[in-house]
Amino acid sequence: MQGKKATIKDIAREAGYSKTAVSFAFNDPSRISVQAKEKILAVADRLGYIPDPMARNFSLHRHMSLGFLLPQNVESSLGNPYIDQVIEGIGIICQKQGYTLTLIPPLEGSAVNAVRSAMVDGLIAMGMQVGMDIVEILDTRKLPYVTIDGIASKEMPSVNIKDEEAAYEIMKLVLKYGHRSIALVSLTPDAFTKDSNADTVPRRRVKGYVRALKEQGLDFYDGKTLRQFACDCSFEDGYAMGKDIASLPSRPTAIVTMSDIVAIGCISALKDQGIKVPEEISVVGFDNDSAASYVTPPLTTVDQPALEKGKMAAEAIFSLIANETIRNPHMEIPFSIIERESLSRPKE
Amino acid sequence: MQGKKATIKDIAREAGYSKTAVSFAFNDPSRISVQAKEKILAVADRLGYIPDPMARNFSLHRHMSLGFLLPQNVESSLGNPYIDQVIEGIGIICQKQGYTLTLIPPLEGSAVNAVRSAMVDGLIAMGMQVGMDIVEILDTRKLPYVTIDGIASKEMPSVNIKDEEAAYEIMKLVLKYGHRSIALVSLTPDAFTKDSNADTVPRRRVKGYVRALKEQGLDFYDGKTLRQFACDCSFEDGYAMGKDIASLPSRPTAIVTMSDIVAIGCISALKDQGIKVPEEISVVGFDNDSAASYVTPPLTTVDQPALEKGKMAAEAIFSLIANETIRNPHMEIPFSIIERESLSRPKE
DNA sequence: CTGAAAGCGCTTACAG
DNA sequence: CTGAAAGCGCTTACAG
Repeated sequence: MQGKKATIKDIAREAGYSKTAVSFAFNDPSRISVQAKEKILAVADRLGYIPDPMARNFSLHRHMSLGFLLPQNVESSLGNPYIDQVIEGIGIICQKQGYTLTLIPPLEGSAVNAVRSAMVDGLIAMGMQVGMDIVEILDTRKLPYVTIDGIASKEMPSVNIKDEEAAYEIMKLVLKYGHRSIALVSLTPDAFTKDSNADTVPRRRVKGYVRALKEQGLDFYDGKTLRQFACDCSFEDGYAMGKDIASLPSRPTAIVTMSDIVAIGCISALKDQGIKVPEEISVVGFDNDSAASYVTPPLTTVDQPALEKGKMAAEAIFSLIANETIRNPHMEIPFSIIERESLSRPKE
Repeated sequence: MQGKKATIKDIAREAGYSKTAVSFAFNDPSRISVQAKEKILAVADRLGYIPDPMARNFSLHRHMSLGFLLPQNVESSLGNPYIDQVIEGIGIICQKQGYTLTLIPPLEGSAVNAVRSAMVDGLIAMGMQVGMDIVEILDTRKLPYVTIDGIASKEMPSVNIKDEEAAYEIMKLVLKYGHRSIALVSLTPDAFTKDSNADTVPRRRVKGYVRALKEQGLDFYDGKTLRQFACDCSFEDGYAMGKDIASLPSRPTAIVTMSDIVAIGCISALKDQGIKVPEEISVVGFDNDSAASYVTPPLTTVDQPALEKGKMAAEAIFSLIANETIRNPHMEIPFSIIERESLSRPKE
C-alpha cells in the first residue's frame, strides 16, 4: 500500500505476462486467453492497480475534458448567474459524453497562457472573435472551439441571440410605457477583449437601444433622455450603480440594465433609499435568471436561454471533435421579452 | 499551417540543435548559448510551436488541475447556489495557483469510474467519508483529498460547520416565536452515499432540530408538531414542496428548510396559493445565499460561509500537494443565525 | 555549452 | 494466443 503506485510493468512482471497482455486484459480481453485475463486481473486487484489516466490519454491523443475559458477572474465569472447557467449547459453535455469540464481562469490576467497549457480537447469561450491571440493559440494547437456571445465568422462557430434586436425590443417597451429619461447601465468588457472597437455584446445592445430611441425621434444626446453608465456584472456593482443613479440630478424614470443581477442590485439600492420600484422608478433587466421571477417586484426582462447556449456550444464542440461537419456553425437562439412588474408608467 | 502540429523534434531538426536544447530554450535558457536560444525560438515561432501540455505534464508528473466531484448530476449540482459558491471558492484558490478546476460529473451515475480516470492532482468532494469506494480509489491513486460537509476522521481532512448546532439554534428560534406545528423539509442524499445510515449533513441537522424540540418538552412523534419531508435542492423542488405543504390537513405554521433555494421555492408556491409569508406561515432557510437577502420577504436563515469552505478545502489540497503537513486537518468554520423577515409569530 | 539516451506509463501494429 | 518493440512528446540526469 505504501511506496510507488503500481504500473502496468509491475502487473506484467507479477503475473508472468507481457505489458501488452495486461493492457489487453483491461481494454480488449477477447485478444488474450481467459486464463491470462483472470490471472492478470487477479494480480492487478491484489496490487491495487489503476491505469494512469494521463498516460492513457496521452497515448490515445485525447483528454476527455472540455475547456471553458472564464471571461473574467473567477470571482466575477462564477458570481454571475448567467455564466453559471452557461456552464451548467456545457456541463450537461459533458456529463452525457463522459467528459469532465475544465474551468480555465485567465492565468494571472493572461488568457493566452491559460489556453496554451490547458489539457482539453476543445474550448468554449465567451466573446471570442477571429484575430484574438487566444484564437491563434487554438488554431496552432489544432483545438476545436466555439464562441458564445462572440463574433461569428467563417472560422468562428458561434452561439448567439439577436442582441441588437432584443435590446431594441425592450427599449421600445420602455418607451411605450412613456419613459423619456432613461439610465442605461452597460457592462464592462471581458478580460481578453483588447480591441476597444470590438463588436461586443454590450455594444450590439447599445445599438438596439439607440435605434428604438431614434425611431421615436428622440434626442439621446441631450444628456437627459439617455444617460449611459457601466458596471461589472454582479449584485454588488448593481447596488452601487443603483445608489449613484438614485442621487442623480433630475433622476431618470427608468433604468435599463444588461443583466438581471445588476437590475436586482439596483432595485435593492433603490429600496434602501426609500425609492419605490416601479412606482417611482422602473427597472428592466436582461437574461431572465431564475431570480428574476421571485424577486420583488418580479423583473421585466429579456429571456435568453443561457442553459441552451451552453448546451449548443458543447454539442458543436463534440461534433468538431468527432470530425463531423457542423451543420450550421452559426447558431442563433430565439429570445423573448418577459413582462412582469418592474416596469410601469412613470409617475405624474 | 496545415498537417500535423509541430513538436520539439521538428524544431530541433529545423534549428539544427538537439531536443534537449529546444527544451532548455523554453524552460531554462541559461543552460544554452544565447545564439542557440535565439535560433531555436525563431524557428519555434516560425513553425508555430506550442509545447504539448499533456506531454509536458506527463513528463513532470503533474496535472495542474484540481478536481471537484459533483455530488449529483450536473443539473442538480450546478443549479444549487450553495454548490456554485463552494465551486467559486475553490476556483479562487486555483486561479491564484495557476491551476484549472476540473468539474467531474459522476460518470453515468458512477462516481468511482469518474474518479479513476480524472486527470487531477487532488480532489475535493462533498459528503465523503472513509470507507467509500471513491476514497479507496483516491488512496490507491495516491491523490490528496479533502471533503466538505463530509465525515472527518484521521484519514479524512474536512471542512465543516457545526451542522447539528446550527440546526438546533434555528429551530430554537422558530420555537421561541411560538411555533408548535412545523414542517421540516430535509434534503435527499448525494449520488455516491450508499450507506443508508451514513452520518450525512441532513441527518446531523435533523438531530439538532429534534434536540431543540426535546428541550422544549415537545412530543415530535404526534404527527403534528413535526412532520418531515424531503426534496432535492432546487427552486422547482422547493416550489412543489411548498404546494404540497399548503394543502396539508391542519397546515403547519412554519416550514423549516435546509436550503434557501428550497425555502424560496416554498415561499413562491405559498404566494401563488394566496398564502401570506410570514403572516400565515413562516419559512426559514439555510445557507444565506445572496438571494436570501433580496427575496421578499427576506429570509431568516443560517449563514454558512460556502465560499470560505471552498477556499479552505482548496488551500488544504494545495498544502497536501506540496507535501506540507496540514496544520489542522479538521477545519470548522463558524456559522451564524440571520434574522430577517420570513419568520414571525404564528397567526391568532 | 551540447546532445545521446533513458524515462514517464500507457497503446498498438506487427511478427511469431 | 502472445510478446518485443516502437511510439505518444516531453524532461533531465549524465557524459563529453
